[in-house]
Amino acid sequence: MTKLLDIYRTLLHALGHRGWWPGDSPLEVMVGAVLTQNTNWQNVEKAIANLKRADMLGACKLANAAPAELEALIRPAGYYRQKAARLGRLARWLNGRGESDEAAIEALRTLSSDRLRQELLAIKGIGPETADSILLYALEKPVFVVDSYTVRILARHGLAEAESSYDEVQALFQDGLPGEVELLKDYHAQLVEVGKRFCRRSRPRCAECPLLELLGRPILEQ
DNA sequence: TGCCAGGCCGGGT
DNA sequence: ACCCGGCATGGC
Repeated sequence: MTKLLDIYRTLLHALGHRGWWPGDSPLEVMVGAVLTQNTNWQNVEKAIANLKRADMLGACKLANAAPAELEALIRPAGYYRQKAARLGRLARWLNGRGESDEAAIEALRTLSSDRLRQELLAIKGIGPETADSILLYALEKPVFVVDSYTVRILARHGLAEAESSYDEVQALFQDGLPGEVELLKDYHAQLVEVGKRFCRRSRPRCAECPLLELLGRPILEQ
């Protein structure tokens, strides 16, 4: 079968390393993973900047924050009421696992991917993509992160059904790639970049897509 | 101006 | 088991 690695090599050559995930700490990555749900990263950056300025980017602070205060800080990221509650639940899950946030993260890293994923998915407001983003980018676990761009890119090239489930697409990549964290991190980042630049829902600029030569002209109308 | 963004949940069939 | 509306801000 093709070519998951060929696709990656093509993207890497065309776009260079993406350097994902942006963020100064694993906790910031986790927070960003929630804030970016169906939301432009640019808006997320504003919210994270607000949290930093207010010195609220800590598990204990987030866990005990007054909802209205948290909501005001993350407002630019949209869905701010839901996301404030989600951050609170995530922070409470993290809290008490170590003497510091760093220690808590280290404690989590010793647990298995399966167990962590199960626990994350049990938190209301954390679904498969958010959980896997946390596993891969905050906890360095070798899982593949699927997002809407991933499915759209595959579907437009006939490599998956547009209706494929998250788990199906994830299995496709995890079965076809070596489980190297750095590869999995950059691969997802590459797909997001391609999605943003060349595979939008409408008016795709697919003529400039670096995958055109390898995969052929995309099937639009989906 | 409208469409879209690095989803997820809950209620209704 | 699906399908769908709701959630919200800011940029192009």
